[in-house]
Formats: sequence, C-alpha cells, structure tokens
Amino acid sequence: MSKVIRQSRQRDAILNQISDRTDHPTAEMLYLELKGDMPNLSLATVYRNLSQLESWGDVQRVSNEGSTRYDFNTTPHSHFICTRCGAVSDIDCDVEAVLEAGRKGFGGDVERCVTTFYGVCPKCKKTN
Amino acid sequence: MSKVIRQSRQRDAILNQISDRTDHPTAEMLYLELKGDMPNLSLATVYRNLSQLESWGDVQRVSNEGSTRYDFNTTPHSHFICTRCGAVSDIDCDVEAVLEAGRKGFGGDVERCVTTFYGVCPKCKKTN
DNA sequence: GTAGCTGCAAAGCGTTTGCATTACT
DNA sequence: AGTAATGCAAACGCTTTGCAGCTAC
Repeated sequence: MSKVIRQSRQRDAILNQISDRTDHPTAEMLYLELKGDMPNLSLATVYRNLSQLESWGDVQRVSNEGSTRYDFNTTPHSHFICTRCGAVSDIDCDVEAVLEAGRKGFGGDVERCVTTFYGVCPKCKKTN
Repeated sequence: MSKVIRQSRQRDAILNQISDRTDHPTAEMLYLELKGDMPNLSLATVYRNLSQLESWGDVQRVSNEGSTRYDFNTTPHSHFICTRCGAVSDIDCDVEAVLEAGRKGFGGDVERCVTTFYGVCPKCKKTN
C-alpha cells in the first residue's frame, strides 16, 4: 500500500512560485515571498515540500556554500555563480563532455557530475 | 601594521596531519586524530586554523553536502565522491577544457569552476 | 610586555523532526 | 473516518564567536 499524495494549498503555491523563474531561490526566499499571501505558512512546510518535490523529481537541489537553492529545471545542466552579486544562473555547458573527461583514466564508474562556474555575471560586468 | 603570524604547536600539527594524505579529511576527523597526542586540543582551534590556512592558500576547502573537507592539494583539480562508501578522492580532469566549455556563449567572465564527479570508486567496484 | 593563539562554552545558522491540529479525499 | 500535510517549537549538526588565560616573540 503505497502512500497517497494529497493536494495541498502550500505545495501548490511553492511549486507555482518556483516554476516560472530562473533565479534559483532558497527555501527561505520562497517562504518570505509566499508568506504575504499565506501569513501562517511555516518555514518547515517549505522545507518539507521542497524535499518531497525533489524526491519526486520535480525540482533539483543546487548546493551553494552554506545554503541550498532550488531549481525547477531538472535536466542535467550547470550553474554560474556571480562572485559580485551572488546571483545563481544556468549556464550552457556540455555535461556529457565533462563526464567523458572525468572517465578518462579513472578506474571506477563515473555516473554523474556537477560543475559550478564562478566569475562575474553579464549584468555586473556591464555595471562594473 | 600587519598582523604578525606566530608559530603554534596546534597549527603545525594540523598542517602536518593534512599534508601527507589524499583522503580529504573533515575538521572533526583531524580533531579526533590529533586529540590522541594533544588531549586538550579544541575543535574550535582546528576550525580556526583550517580557515586561516585556507586564507593563506595552504589548504583548499572541498564542500561536500553538509560538511566541509580539506585538501592539501591547492592546485585546481576535481574530485570524485563514491556514492557507496563516501570516499572523496582526486580525479584527473582537464579543468581548462571545462572552463572553455562554460565560456562558450556566456556573456560574463568565467574565472573558475569546480567539478565534482559521483559514482562508484574503484575499491567499491571490486568489492561489489 | 604585547598581542596572537588557545580552550571552553555558548551562540549561530540552515535544516530537520516530534507532536498535536487541520484538512484533503 | 482515516491519514497526509500543516504549524509551531524544539532539536539537530556543523561551524563560528566571545572571552579569560596562555604562550610565542
């Protein structure tokens, strides 16, 4: 008897809030944003739902020094973190090629890889 | 007037403990290992010294879901984390090539990248 | 003697968990 | 009615910090 998944206003709101953006918010960001409409939303609920959504493959964790960010884009892709403004954005990079480079001369099974790029984002570069 | 750096038994011991190994220990591992010889060594001292050593470029942080590991090898290189035994090892991978792949078609300045590979290490593969 | 370093304990941070209550189905 | 999901607060694990005493220079 597998566990039944019920609908919940909170989970719907979280998924809705994360689905149409590319800025990789943290649990707390989502919590603060949603608290406007749902004043007694709890941070624990946001964390619990994000974990669930992750286990169902609906969102992806992006770990970034200290706090975790969440990404609605669950295809294997890489991230760029701006060292000036801290923004996390997606970056186009051939993940398969990186995997191949890692496999070369390594005795184990390389299954997955995560690459994070650092530097100055286009926006900050313009502002200087 | 810049701060004078003094010698300390504790820092020497930490550096000595980390310098001849490739298993990327955590602060707590080093603490437990050193506590044998220095019974009143404090975990805070280990953390403080590792931060200092990192800022001086003597060790490198390797962040790995939850806890931080330290690496005496400060040249840009990649890591492999075994999903069976949790071991963190160095892996040969052309970091420059990955950087190039990230730069392609990205508007900002890509300065640095960190790649972590996941899979089954040679040892676990053998044991199966 | 001065100021950096230590040990200890307390606080900090992001995250998880226990539990009584609420609300989907 | 039954049980998943919530809100709250307390606990968690890792790391940092405040402070009095210690130690290298």
